[in-house]
Amino acid sequence: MENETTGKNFIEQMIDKDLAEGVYDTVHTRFPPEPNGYLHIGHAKAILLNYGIAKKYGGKFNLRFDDTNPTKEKIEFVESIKADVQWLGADWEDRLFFASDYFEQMYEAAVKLIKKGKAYVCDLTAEEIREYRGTLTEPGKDSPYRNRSVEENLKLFEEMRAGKYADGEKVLRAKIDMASPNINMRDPIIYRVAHMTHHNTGDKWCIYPMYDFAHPIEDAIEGITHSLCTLEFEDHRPLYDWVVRELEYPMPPRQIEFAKLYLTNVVTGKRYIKKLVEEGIVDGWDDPRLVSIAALKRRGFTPESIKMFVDLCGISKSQSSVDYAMLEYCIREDLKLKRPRMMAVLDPIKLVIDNYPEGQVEYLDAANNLENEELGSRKVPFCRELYIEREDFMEEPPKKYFRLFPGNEVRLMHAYFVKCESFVKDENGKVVEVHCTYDPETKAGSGFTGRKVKGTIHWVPAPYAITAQVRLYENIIDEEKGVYNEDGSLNLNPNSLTVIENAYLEPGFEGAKPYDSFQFVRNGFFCVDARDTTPDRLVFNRIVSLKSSFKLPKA
RNA sequence: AGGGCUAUCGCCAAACGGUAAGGCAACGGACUCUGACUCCGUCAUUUCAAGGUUCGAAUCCUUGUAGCCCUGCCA
Repeated sequence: MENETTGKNFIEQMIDKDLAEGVYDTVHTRFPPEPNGYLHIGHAKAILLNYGIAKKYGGKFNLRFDDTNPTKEKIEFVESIKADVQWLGADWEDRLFFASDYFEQMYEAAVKLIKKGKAYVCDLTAEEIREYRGTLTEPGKDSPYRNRSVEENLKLFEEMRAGKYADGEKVLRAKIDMASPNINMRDPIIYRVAHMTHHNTGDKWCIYPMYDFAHPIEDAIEGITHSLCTLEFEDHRPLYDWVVRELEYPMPPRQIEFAKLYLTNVVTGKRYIKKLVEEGIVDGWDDPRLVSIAALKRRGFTPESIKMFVDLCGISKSQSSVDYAMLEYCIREDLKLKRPRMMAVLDPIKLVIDNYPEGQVEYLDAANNLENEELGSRKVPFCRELYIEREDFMEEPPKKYFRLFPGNEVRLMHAYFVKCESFVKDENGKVVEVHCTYDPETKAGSGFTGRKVKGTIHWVPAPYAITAQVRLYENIIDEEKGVYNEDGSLNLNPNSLTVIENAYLEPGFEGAKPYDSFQFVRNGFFCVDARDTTPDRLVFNRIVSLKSSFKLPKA
């Protein structure tokens, strides 16, 4: 008998159990970002997890902005987050909500707690509250204001709302247990005074609910069944449960925690990304060296590849760091069949075909993708003078080098076999020109089987090639040393960005649009950059390299 | 009087008392109009450690060890 739970992650197993036991009869999830920054790859996991589960169980998925702290939030971030969630394909349909739209209900909920004797207004200062809270190993002690009467609390709380008190003067606290081993249960603050304009509610409120109080209410109001969040909120679950219980919601939501997604050798964490942006080390939140959603998009990652990546990573409760190679695998896997394979030469060296008539041009058929015929083909001009990649020629080849060297024959992709006859060096000993002869019999598609060559190299026709700027990105963090130095400072890789001003591309790129992705032969996947493209200049960002098992010996 | 959580291959991750899936990476080999792709093959006698229970343990018990989180009027 097959185990029905096999293949399901632990969250799905918990949901199955809830459904089977009739705890819930539907599944409703949400993604609740605070609009205080840009989303990154870690958020993609949460978005896709929540959306995926809702979809899998025929339930609903909400997008909700958890905007309960006006001091940190901006409308600018609301728009970017919406764009990113949409781009990832998580459809919230008509369920876009703001926690701030529930402020009235939250206020009523607080009043309800006060009336039940479960909340009180506290006059202690922030420092005093900290002292009274105790420490990790010592219990806290009761606030002197803990036993105010319901009437007094009601009056005070109303005055807080009316703006009678300055920021920090009074707070509303839940009355739970100052001796609890769980610090979150030591009479947590649930409302604070903040005279500040909120991006959504303006100046209507000067008191704002705290996350621990607001979040369960938001979930309950929206009918969320499974409130998925990250591991650091595990300690908050007793409080979450306390709130929904004391507020007597008929079908309280269940909080389930899962591990955050960490990636090796990249900067994750809003705090650090923010630092890089503010110090001008990167050129914005969408700098392709970052792993923000906007950056991954600009760099050319597809939503499908992100989805594949998140699926491959899996869901668990153990803190883990996924190998960056897994992300690269996903984009390669996604793009390899659906994007054209164009030829581009990043570091050119001239190749002259001595026996090819001067001035002659023929337009050769080149498949856009050899494995995907649906992508069709294009015509590439072929002539006497070409550019090839410098690394595709060696004067003295090491063993197992299959490309061009004196006397060796290779195939020019989509074209003919050429044999290297000689080469020219400049005064510094640098090879500047390679001379070959071609064999007309070996034209691509002619069915020639007379002999075989071990290597195939790419090229562009020198007179017709168009030039472009190509940017090669490396992880911004050094692979050897890790993300941070011992003193906590960021460990930046100075070679994280290489710009090639004059790369040569085969003709046909003129129509390329922002975010169009191509596979550049042997160089990996590239994408047209949206920010830097002007009519007379194309800028390509490398998404990821192709795997190559032949490495030139190091000098 | 600290509490909570987690430990399975280099990296993720299944396994839910019945004899260690899968993916990434790596390494062989075949194929090739990209040294890519594809295809074949190799890669945990053992699950943090030590005891115990059991016919049988990654799974249960005991005792340790390591890592992460918690003392915001942040989320």
